Amino acid sequence: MSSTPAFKRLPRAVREQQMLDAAVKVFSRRGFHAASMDEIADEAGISKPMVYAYLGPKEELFTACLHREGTRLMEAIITAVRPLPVGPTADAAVGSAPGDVAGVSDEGGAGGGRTFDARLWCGLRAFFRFVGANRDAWSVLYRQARGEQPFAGELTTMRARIIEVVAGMLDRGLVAEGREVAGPELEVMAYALVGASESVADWLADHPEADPDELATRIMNFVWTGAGSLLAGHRWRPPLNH
Amino acid sequence: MSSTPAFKRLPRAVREQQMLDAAVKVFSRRGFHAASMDEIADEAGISKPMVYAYLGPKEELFTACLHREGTRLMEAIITAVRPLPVGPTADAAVGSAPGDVAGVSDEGGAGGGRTFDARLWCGLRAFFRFVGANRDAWSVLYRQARGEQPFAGELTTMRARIIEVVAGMLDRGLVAEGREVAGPELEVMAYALVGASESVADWLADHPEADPDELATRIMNFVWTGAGSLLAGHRWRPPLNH
Amino acid sequence: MSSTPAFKRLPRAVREQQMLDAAVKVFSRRGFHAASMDEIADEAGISKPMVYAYLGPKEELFTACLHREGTRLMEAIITAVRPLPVGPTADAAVGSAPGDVAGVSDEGGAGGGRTFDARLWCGLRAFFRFVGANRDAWSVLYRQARGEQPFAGELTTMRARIIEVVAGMLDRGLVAEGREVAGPELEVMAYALVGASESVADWLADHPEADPDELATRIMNFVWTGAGSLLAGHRWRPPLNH
Amino acid sequence: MSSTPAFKRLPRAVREQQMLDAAVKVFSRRGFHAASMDEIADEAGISKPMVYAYLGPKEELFTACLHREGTRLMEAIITAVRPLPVGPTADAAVGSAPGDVAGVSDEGGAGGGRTFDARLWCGLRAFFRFVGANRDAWSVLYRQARGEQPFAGELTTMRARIIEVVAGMLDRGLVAEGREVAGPELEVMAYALVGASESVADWLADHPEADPDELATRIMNFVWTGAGSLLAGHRWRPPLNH
DNA sequence: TATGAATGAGCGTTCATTCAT
DNA sequence: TATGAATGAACGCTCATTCAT
Repeated sequence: MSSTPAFKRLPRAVREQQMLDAAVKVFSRRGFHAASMDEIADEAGISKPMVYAYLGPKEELFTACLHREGTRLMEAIITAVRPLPVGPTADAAVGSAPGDVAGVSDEGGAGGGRTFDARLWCGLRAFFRFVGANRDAWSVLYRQARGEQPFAGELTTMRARIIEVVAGMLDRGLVAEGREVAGPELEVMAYALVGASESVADWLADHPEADPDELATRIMNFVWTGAGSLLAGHRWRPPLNH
Repeated sequence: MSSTPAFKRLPRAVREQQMLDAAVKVFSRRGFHAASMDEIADEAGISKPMVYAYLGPKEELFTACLHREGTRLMEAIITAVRPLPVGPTADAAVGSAPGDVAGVSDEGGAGGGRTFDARLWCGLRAFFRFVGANRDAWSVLYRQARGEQPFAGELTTMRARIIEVVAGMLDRGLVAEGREVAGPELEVMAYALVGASESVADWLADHPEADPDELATRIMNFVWTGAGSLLAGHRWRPPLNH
Repeated sequence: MSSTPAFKRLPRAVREQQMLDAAVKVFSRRGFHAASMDEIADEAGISKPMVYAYLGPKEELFTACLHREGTRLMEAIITAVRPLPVGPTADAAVGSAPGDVAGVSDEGGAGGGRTFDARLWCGLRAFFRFVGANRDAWSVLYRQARGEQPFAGELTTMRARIIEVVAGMLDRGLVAEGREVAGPELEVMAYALVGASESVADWLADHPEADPDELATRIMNFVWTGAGSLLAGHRWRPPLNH
Repeated sequence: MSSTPAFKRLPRAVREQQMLDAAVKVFSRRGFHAASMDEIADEAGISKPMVYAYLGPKEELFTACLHREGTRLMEAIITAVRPLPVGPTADAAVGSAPGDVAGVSDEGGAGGGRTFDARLWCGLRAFFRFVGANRDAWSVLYRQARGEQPFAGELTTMRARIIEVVAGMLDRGLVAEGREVAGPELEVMAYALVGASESVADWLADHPEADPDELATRIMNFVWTGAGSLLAGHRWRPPLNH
């Protein structure tokens, strides 16, 4: 029995969320194989047959977890990255750093008037915030799902969407600069950026005391400025009004 | 039975290597839990009791795999990164890119006369080459071990050593520049660099046709030059005589 | 499948008794180590996982058997030995033998008016009857549990309780006689008495045709009268109305 | 490896004794099933195939242990019980206790001039001394072999010989008295006597500090005098010159 | 809707025993 | 004589999954 009083006869939708919550917790704690359906049902405060009735066998259950948490993460990031929809004055103050490294404005595209680097930073920040607030979800997505072939596809798809978004952002940044880069090179850049972020996020999941926003800034500095420039003392700074 | 003719009565040392080879293959194929001792013994071309007699129960066997492959990887990298021991003329031509981005020479330190960025690039190249040539090992180290708590420690230790090496390199690079950076910031940089490399390496493991050396260069470009400068058209180029 | 029709979906309490019955049978037949959980489940007419679900792993199962049978045996004896609760006339005829050997009355103590030797004999009789009627239980308690260290404690405890009861009886007998005996000597006497009974009981377990009541009388004769007096032709005789 | 330096190439007979020593130790420590041939070979300081070559498979090895230790015990007892071979004066002083309970002389039979009770006591004393000095052997004989059906026969045979000896002694005692007792009754008496002794011996095996000779006297008192007479204050005392 | 009862199938581990040297 | 190398066979235990109520 979980802590919840477990009122009987809850509507299906509610029960399903309870189960998914429990499943994510247990999968993150044990890993896919070591997690037992018994423990999950127990954690959810219901009996095993209910789990099967609502969410199917173990693989489907895990997939459902992946789906829900993956979608949440993606939406958090995409929402944060989306160009501001409204008037150009709203974020006039959002600019790149004082002067060390120039931001790239992607104005004129579909988006609002934010500079490209500011949008990137917002995405990173949203990502780290999500991981900081949902460690279990991150653990399931990043640590557990990776090792299990049956879910590799699912994961790869989600990752591909992220890569695509990032690569798209980079591309539009280049276009705004009047420059062009070959697709594959862009893709590797995106991979590297995403990988760096994931790695630091994973570290964050084990260090609850760390500040997600600060990590976002540090990563941004590294990724945007580059090790070489960093060594030379250059710094990127987050926009002020965020 | 494996394809090997399986000559009977081999000495212990040989059989142990056979077993470890088989174990790495199977663990990478199935994951820790889904891998069965039967399949491993089968793949090694011997009976299960021998596996237990020589390498102990499943957890110890996995740990042994981790150890062997982790050590191989680490040695490959560290050897590549080590400053050249001999005469200064040997790598006179090893320089940073023509002019876009200046390399940082760590000459005068303990090491030989290679510039800092060249050494970093050598390390990356060694890393990607290893992953390209030992996909199974990489899969075990990076994808499987991560999800299983019992081995998190082992992994974290190895990772920490890499991070330390990288952070050390960065630090010496900074010192050579006459600059100084706080420890934590250095650490996050190292994390990001390692994470980016791992992520791309993982992609490499699924794309056998990719060229490790080229990936190393791309990562180096990204990591060294930074996304911002990259967008501005700056490029880092590998030294010639490698 | 056992001979029982094995109605499905029995309540837990019933199934547990079935399992214990089967376990006692198999343990007695094979011994602790040689008994397999498969055979036990089979004998009980259910599947192995049920055994584990209800009664735990092998050691716990064996302990449960020990507990149940030990308790049954102890209760049989203690009930039989307990002084009659009611009127003194009830067993007026219960006396020791005609005259050969005087019985010792423990009247005036807490108990009813039975003589001490009569109570001892009742205990012995109950013991032999139990063994005669539950050979498997006896085998488990006496032959199997003894050799296995993990259960030595359990057994020793039960045995100690018996010894204590017997020693207490002897002691009260002595007190009634106005005599006193040192504790250790009493204890060895109790050990000897219990040991002699166990030994004969074990013989009984292998000779189903023997009459428990007769054995009780013989043992009583030996133990009460002593070899020396027996050789001299003295006899103890059971009270009539039992 | 055992503590012995294990000089190679020992003659077969010596090696066999080493093995049996080791086997008895391990069987007593673990029980028949839990003892592994590996541990036995290890304890003996030789390799497993040697054990098989010399003493056969596990069951035969255990039987050999049983045989050796059983024979030792039997010989110790029988030697002690054997009527003194020579002149009647030798043990003139060997008499029964001062006067409480009369000893029964079996003079005139095949034996020397010892009284019957003295011989019984000598046997008991030899028995307890053996158990006190060979706890492992006792454990194997009494605790381990009993539970394992394959050896029940072996054990029963040995026990039968003891019973026979004891019953024979009792019988000769009766004959000397001019009395006669039915076979079955005699047998039960012998069983009881042997059982009482075994039980106390088992207690002795767990209490190394106890004095075997004292235990023998106590048992003798109980068995000879009987509980009833004991309660009445009668005592049997060992002859003086032993 | 909700669950206690039940199981097929499989895995990790061990051990007595033998072969080849 | 003596042993390292090797295995067939079994056993304890667990788990995902389903049935009957």
